[in-house]
Amino acid sequence: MVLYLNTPHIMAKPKLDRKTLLKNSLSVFKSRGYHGTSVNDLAAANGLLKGSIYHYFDSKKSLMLEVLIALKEHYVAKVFAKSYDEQLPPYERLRELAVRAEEIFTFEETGDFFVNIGLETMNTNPEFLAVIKEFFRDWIGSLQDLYLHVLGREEALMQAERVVAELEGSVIMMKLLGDVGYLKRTSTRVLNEYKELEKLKLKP
Amino acid sequence: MVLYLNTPHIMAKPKLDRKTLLKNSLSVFKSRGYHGTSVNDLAAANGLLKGSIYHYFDSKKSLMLEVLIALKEHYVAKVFAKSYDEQLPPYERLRELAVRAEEIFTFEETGDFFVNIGLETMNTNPEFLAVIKEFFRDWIGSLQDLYLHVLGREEALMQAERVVAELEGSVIMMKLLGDVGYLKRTSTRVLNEYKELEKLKLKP
DNA sequence: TTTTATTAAACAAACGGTTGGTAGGTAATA
DNA sequence: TATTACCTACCAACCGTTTGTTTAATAAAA
Repeated sequence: MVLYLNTPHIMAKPKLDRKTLLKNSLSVFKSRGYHGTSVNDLAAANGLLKGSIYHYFDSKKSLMLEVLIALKEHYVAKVFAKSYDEQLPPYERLRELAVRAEEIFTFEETGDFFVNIGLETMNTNPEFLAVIKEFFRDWIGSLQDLYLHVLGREEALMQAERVVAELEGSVIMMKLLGDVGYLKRTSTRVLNEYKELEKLKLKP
Repeated sequence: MVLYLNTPHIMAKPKLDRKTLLKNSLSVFKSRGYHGTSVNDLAAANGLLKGSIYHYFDSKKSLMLEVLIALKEHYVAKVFAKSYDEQLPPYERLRELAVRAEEIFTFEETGDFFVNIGLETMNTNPEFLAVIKEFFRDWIGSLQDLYLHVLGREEALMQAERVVAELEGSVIMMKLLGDVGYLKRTSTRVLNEYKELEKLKLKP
């Protein structure tokens, strides 16, 4: 026999939709990392008790995997897609991408999530790395597409890789040193360099 | 009766000196992160049992702190010091710094340790952040000193910050994507840019 | 009635940390 | 030289807690 004393909210509440479940879990993983987050933390962030998490997910591991996949897909659809928007000239697409990147990194604090989790778990949970790699490959790919307007294939790839590395480096320094200037400077520099490449292309 | 207060010369010979103790612990923290490492792991890496660790350190936390401090001091003394070596011309100092950085990042895999641990623990263990910040401030400071030969004070600082951010970004991308090209390209670019700045300084 | 959502409770394993005790050494003294 | 006092290094065993996970019960919704 089980007694439910002092438990007024035992009734089955309307189902929590997966999206908010993942969103709440993401914010915990963001601030505590993977190993630093307990299933208890995840449940609490969703107003549940530990056991209830297993109604929705097989394991902590699979929950994290789903968070990573959802987040990556969100970026592909909502951010990286801008690169292929034929309505805008290439430079404007890059500018919009840069604006979104700044928002993401400074407010959502989510841009370094992939780096963070990747570094923390690459030796202990290599299954996360595949999604993380896809995220960066997609990001680099979308940038390469923009640089193809002003550079050859190989150079465009290298430039795209360089920009992603610089942005990530800036964000990390920004977070660790508490200096907000890094990212702004990097993104304006990237934009200026693109303008220069456009000029060079017109008058070689 | 004889008192043995500060008389380290009569100590029984330790099987493990603190240096190797810290070194072995570092390699565990490097591959498993902070939260992912247990005191058991640390003991095992030193051929000890868990309890024995507490003969040397107060806690897992203080062990990590000592690892961070020792590593930072090693860099200050053995790497960053190159910046101030008046025997060499500035460009050569930067080149030596770059060579060392490449070794550190690719072989010792230790250059991203500060980033790694910083990101993982900044919300849960803010006491580590102070040492990590010092590491980067020292690194940036040593680079700024080199850039002061070709740039003004403010610009030299910004350039130094940028180079560190770029290197860290490159290393992280290198690790996550398994591409070894990133770092090499970044360091040669940094060196070339320095050469350009030197030319600009001579003929303005 | 069946299904779904949630819970409390229990689980073994692992966690960080503590303790008592032993082995083996040094150094002063007898 | 032998004895004694004292020290370090280390381990085994244990502490209380927390981990991720499972299960049986329960209540609301369909």
